[in-house]
Amino acid sequence: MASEPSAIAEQKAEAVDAKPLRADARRNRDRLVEVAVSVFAERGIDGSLEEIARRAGVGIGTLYRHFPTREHLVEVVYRREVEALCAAAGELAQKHPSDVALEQWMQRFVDYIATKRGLATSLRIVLTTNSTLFSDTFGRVSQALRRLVEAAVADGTIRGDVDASDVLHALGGIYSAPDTPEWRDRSRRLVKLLMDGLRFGAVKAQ
Amino acid sequence: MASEPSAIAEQKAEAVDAKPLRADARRNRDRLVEVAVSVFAERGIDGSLEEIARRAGVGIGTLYRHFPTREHLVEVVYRREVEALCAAAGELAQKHPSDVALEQWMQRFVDYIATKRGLATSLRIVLTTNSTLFSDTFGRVSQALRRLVEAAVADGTIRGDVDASDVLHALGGIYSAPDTPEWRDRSRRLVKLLMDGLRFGAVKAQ
DNA sequence: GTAATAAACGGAGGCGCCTCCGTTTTAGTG
DNA sequence: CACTAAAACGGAGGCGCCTCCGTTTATTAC
Repeated sequence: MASEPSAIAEQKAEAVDAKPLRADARRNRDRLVEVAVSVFAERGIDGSLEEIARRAGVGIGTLYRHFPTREHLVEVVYRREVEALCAAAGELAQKHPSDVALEQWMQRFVDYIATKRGLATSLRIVLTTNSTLFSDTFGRVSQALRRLVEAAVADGTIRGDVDASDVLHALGGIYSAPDTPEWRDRSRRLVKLLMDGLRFGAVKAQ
Repeated sequence: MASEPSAIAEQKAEAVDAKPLRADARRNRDRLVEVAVSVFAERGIDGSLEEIARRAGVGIGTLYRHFPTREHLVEVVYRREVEALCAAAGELAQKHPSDVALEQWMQRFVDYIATKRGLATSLRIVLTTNSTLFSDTFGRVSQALRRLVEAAVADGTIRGDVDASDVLHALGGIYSAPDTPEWRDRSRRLVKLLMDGLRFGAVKAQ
């Protein structure tokens, strides 16, 4: 899901600081990341690296050459997913009216966080160890949100007296809420509620 | 080092919530903790559990029965060390004039932090995962410090217009300072400086 | 095409983690 | 003491981590 836009971004990012990989190396690397996404999704962030190598059809040595530590691999996977989430903002904005785009993106945000819930502890380690990663992520996500909010404000589908950071604040509650079984449903409701509030008093009558 | 006072405290703490261990079990458990202290000190918090078991002269199974996860063992070791640090406050207070006791305790605090420096990341994980541990520690350490400060203020060996939380604040800088090679020396100097400031303007002339 | 060489591959091997379960020890009871 | 049940022991075994190095492959030069 959603691999093309991030692939482009990755290419760009790598071109900056590294020599081009040999064809086979590039192929294997991509393969590994792809497989890692599913393995981490299935088994959590502690999923076996040997399984990842096996499923990708490469030796464990190859995995370690590309990603010297588990954290390296986790970081790449994580960045790729954040990238996909942000890219989705652009796509949604093209296909839907701007208020709908905003709402759908927030629901997607909830889904995204949901998959990260179980991994909370391990992810927190990676995120605190690597503070660049944290701030990059935060920056990208809030930029994506800002565009959606501003577009919706601009064409009057949501009220004008809020800005992106208000909305981010509201979403922040979702992130820090306790990890209960009902979390996901509650969060979905919360997003709807938030949207109702945002639509209420919009310039354009619905 | 400094095992008796904490042993007493441990006994008390355990009596509260657990049945007494069989003699051999108690012996092995104590042994394991003792060895774990040195192994963690030598090899860091990632030191091999099998080595700990080996050095303690027990099977790996025994270690795991007593401490189901590495974190359990780390927690016990950590609590014991904090306990020792706090107990030292009482001992120093008996053997030295109260300002000297305070100074020496702070130097010891620096030594203690120094051994934790390398373990920062792993320890942070344990401390954020287990917030009770964090607040317990904080509480105990600040209580120990409070007693020393209050005694020194009371008998006029340090000035009267400061309290324990001021001093703790000053020490806080030590804790959060970056982990450079000169860290330890700088911290020692900082403690001396702090003491000079505290002695300056004390009621009793030195 | 072929040769040369730098790059990449992959898996064996050594070590640590953790579980499981047959064996041993302890603490009660008569 | 002797016996017994409960508790504790310990290490074999299965799995994952990671390194190291002999083998294979892509690329470059001719």
